[in-house]
Amino acid sequence: MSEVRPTRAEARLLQIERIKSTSRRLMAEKGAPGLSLREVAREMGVVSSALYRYFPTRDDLLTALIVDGYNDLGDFAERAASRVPRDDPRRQLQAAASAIRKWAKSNPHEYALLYGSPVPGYEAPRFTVEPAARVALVLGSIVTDAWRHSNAEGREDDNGETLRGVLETRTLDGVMPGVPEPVRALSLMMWSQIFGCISFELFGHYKGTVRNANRFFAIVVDETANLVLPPDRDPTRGT
Amino acid sequence: MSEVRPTRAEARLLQIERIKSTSRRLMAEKGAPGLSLREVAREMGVVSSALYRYFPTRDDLLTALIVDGYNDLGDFAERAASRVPRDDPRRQLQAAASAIRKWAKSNPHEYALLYGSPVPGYEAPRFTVEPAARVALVLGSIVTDAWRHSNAEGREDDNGETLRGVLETRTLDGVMPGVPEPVRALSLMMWSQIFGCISFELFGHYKGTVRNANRFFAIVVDETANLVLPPDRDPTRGT
DNA sequence: TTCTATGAGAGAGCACTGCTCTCGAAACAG
DNA sequence: CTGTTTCGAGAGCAGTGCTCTCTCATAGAA
Repeated sequence: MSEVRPTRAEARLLQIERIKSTSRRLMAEKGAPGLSLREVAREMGVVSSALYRYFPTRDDLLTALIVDGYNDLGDFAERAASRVPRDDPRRQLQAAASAIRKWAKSNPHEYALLYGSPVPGYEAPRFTVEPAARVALVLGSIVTDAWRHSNAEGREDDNGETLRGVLETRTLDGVMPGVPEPVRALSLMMWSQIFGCISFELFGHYKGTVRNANRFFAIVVDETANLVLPPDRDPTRGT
Repeated sequence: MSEVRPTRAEARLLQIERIKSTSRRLMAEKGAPGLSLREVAREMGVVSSALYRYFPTRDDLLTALIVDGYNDLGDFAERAASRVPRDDPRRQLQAAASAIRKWAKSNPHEYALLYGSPVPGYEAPRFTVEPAARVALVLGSIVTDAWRHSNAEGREDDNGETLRGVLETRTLDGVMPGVPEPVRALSLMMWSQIFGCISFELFGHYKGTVRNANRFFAIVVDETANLVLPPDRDPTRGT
């Protein structure tokens, strides 16, 4: 019996996890901005001041939830993409994008916390950017792989040289090596397109114009895939 | 002197306007979620309960601000587009999109109120959808005009018939008459692309990947314009 | 094993919030 | 002039984030 009793450090981590999970539960019911420390404490059968032993401020708790959210979403998208054969980047993109959307619809309040308006005066701490980048990395890797396995050249049209200084080339060299600069730009465009669509759907802006959001989203992803994937070697497809 | 004294009804409208403007001012400083009725009242030299004569609840005040915001943004985009000759839809789209972005960057908190996460459990009332639609209408009209003045046919490719039931055709018949269904879908895609980009920029998601947001945005708009505008009659441009 | 420093929860309290109610005075309509 | 409506003031309620102090169990050093 003395073996199962957790040490102090273990108990601390366990309590932190309990706080986060009941916070997530309450957030799912009432939304992130309405999350109340006192209610979390009440729900845990503990007094509110006790929570300050673990999170010095409400924002810190929210930050922890944000980091978890990014990681959860990143995992989910990663797994979805990995279930599709690597030689079909189009389907990989579809799978990743659908996974993102599915996650968003299953955790709307958490999604809003990640991709909705940031809290006023809330500056995302340094350590949130790495987990935040994971989803983007999934999309970027698919595009990068597709270009690596193709010997196509990038489009030689308008934005060939006009892209100088537009992107953070140093970062993108590490994330999307060997991908032509215009394709990188289009990939970032795809990234914001996917999240723009999901946000519009979730936040109600499509009401009255889009009837079948499932199929609309699939069309959008397919259309942006045309922009970022290397020209198909199958001659039945155009440009 | 008795002439300049406003009647009761006038005074009421004036007071409503004063409440909204000081709310906007405070919101610009501290953000929408942090907007406090009591602080508004304090700022106006009035006791907080007095405000409830004009707005029965905080959400009602926010709704009024939202409606004003949509109208303001709609006006702004409309005027920007109308300053460009109608025979240049590409530049019209650029102008409208740039105006939207400019407005967003000048009124970030108001933008977040319109396009960020909706307040928890806050359902946008009926009368907000019409002002909300105005911006979309500006973009839609440009595309519609472009197709009207061109005798091009819509692309005859994949999403020719697969679009049945995806969009709210009844609404779009009124808003984008005579435009092929795939182009309508692509226009909605452009719509969310533009706002997706702006939100990503404003909410900090581009940090580390996009260096020159101005030029990146211009490229994105140009790229989506390629999708929605009828094929150029200029034979130097391909399909 | 004993002693002590540490970590954890309880509880009171502060300043703030949205919102309700009542009351008196002013402005309006008849 | 009279009665009704409208407005602002003020007190008050329940809730919030957060701080501070007190108590107590316990983990680690002696």
